[in-house]
Amino acid sequence: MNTDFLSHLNPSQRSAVEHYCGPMLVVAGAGSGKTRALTYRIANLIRNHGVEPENILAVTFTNKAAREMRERIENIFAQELAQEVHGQRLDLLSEYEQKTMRSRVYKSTTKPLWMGTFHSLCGRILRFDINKYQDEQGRTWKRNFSIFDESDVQSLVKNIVTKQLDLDDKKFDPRKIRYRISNAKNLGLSPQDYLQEHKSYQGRAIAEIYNEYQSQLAGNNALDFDDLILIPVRLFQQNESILGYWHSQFHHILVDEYQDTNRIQYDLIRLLTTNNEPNKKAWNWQGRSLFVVGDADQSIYSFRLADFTILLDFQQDFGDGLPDDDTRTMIKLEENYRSSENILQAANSLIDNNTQRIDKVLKATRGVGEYIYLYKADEEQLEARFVINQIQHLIKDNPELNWGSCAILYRTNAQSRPFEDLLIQNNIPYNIVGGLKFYERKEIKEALAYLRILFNPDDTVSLLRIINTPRRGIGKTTINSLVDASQQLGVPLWEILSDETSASTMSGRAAKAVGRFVNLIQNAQAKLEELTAAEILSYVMEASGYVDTLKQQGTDEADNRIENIYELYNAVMQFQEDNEETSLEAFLSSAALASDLDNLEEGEAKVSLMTLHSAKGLEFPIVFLVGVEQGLLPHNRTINDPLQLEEERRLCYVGITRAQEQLFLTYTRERRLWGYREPAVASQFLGELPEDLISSNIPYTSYSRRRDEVLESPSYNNNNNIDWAVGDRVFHKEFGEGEVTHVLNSGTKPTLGIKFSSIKRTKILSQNSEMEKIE
DNA sequence: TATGCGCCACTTTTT
DNA sequence: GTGGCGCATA
Repeated sequence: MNTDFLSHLNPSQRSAVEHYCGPMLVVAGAGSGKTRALTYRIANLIRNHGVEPENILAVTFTNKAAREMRERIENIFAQELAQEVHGQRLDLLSEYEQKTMRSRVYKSTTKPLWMGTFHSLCGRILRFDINKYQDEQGRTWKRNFSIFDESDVQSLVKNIVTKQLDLDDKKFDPRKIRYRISNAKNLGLSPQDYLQEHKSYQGRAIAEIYNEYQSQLAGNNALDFDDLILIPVRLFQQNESILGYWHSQFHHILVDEYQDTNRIQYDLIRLLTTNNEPNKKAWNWQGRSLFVVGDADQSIYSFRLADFTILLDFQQDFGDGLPDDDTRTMIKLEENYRSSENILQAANSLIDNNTQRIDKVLKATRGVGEYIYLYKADEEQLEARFVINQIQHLIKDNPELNWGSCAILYRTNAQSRPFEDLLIQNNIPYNIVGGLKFYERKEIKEALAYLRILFNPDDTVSLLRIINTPRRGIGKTTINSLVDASQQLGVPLWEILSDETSASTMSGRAAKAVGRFVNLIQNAQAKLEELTAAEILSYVMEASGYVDTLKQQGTDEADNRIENIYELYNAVMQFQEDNEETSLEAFLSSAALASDLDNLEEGEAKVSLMTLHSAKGLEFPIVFLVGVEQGLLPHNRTINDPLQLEEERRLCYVGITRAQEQLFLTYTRERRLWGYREPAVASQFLGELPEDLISSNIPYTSYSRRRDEVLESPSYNNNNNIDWAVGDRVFHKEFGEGEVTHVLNSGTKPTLGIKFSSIKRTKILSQNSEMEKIE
């Protein structure tokens, strides 16, 4: 049995990876190699325990994480296959041979793995079994269901509140109601359950809205994100044999970011693991495991009901429940391989202020590193200017860095604007995550609406979106009478449209227009079997006149839309290639769950901009954590709630621990909010960082001294021509003689680690006039 | 039926 | 400061 690929793991990682059967909790601090533990463990199960890939269920937090893990596993096996087949390292083979190796591994090993987010995996399960589900009110769904995105769902709720139930949308804010419904689903509550728990006037109204909302989803044969998880759980609870099937499908279950699971996700995992057997002693772990990885200090999703006590309870729920020193069902990974010691110390000392946590200290394995730089800007434009300048200079002076080494992290999406503006002005390539997402653009939503009704004609929301787009003479009056008819008959709108007798109820002109539209859709539907998803898209975009109409407009905006349609086409092609899967169904499922993060390509030389939430799980050599102010981080809405404040602190902790080499923290004196200038105050979290790790002595500063000064080349410190080397002797005015132990050259001024005999320890100092080199 | 204007809420974080 | 929505108007 070959275990070479395990040789570069540390002992704790290795015991995590080699864990075979039974429950296991891996408490993995930031940067401690948890993704590596997960991927290697999967490889090890397949390779050394003969587990079939299709019997492994691995839950990741994002699609991107799933894709990366898949790639890593593919690599491990492709390497091996190359040795086996060619007796050579993979990278020494021709490009064609490398591709062949990878493709073979993909088919045999990584494709059959059940790996993805809770939502995508549950979506897959429902494509098999949703037709066997019926809710308490008898609502049912078919296997070609649509997945509604947040904006579809918002307008549904709004419509119910204002139009159907005629409630005051001031008192019943559709956004808040939608949030309540989502929360209810994440707790596993049906409309009836919700009513049981909320008997007030408001509670009854919300239960009614929720109930109507479910009916409309069912009427559209559609689900929202939360249903994707709720429905499998309900189905498993109500149908023993279906649960039994999936329980025996998944022998080994792995969950990443376990601290951010919520109640319903926990229920799902518990059901699949235990086959709904309540008696812990009766669980059969033979050939089976539950392996979860997480870090309570990085729990940052309580707003979507993530509950890190689920992680804290793992030992009682599934494990042996023994104290930390004796347990055989928990492993701690505390060695950090990511960040310099200064950064880790800052992170440790910040998170120590939280009361809700297991005590854990990240141990550094890398050098001390540089100071953490703290910068106060006059206002947000200058904050951005500072950051962009630092980036430019860092890249210029350090050949090992490129634009992709740098990330700008912030609390709210709205903070990205000034950074983007300057990046564009300076021709710096960048990638922004969040904001207006590709799949939320009007033309993309419309193109997808066409595809969705081909696959699921009951999807009336999509149907209405495009029934008269581009304009084809089906006006409001016509639509209204058709919708009325469908509601009276309790039949999907499409059935009314496509029913020949309904033509007689319309005016001749309207009937003709509707007839042409129905033909268009039916012709496309007839091609579903023979054409690939990409071909269908281009067929529909042409046959409907969608692209032609845009072309005729000739405006920049229209051109832009056409480009986006082509980009969508490319995305479909890419999807088909990556997944060796050309069905429309597969593409639609993936598009509905695609997130902006998925576009973030690793290895691209672009500056990354994103929120702290999006940055979870990522790492960058240089990190700028910006807007570290009271009101932003911690956010205004959390300041009065101690528990929420602790979550903000964890968020800050996540931000700090993304940095490998260098961390910059910035805040402003004054910030523009809704057009008003407001004074800003430094975040309370800054006061919780050890002062001796932080320097305001910024490497490149000359440009920002005066507000109106234009961006220009920096003035370099003339004192930087000393070549420092480890072992040099130093005389320092305060500490006396010492020896240089570390030299770090990423700024203009070297940062030195110096061991002073007077104080018997190493101090980290930026080179300054206080010190002299002794020749 | 299409356009244009004015009002409002918007900024917590996301699968 | 701005985008979406609803209403009024041609």
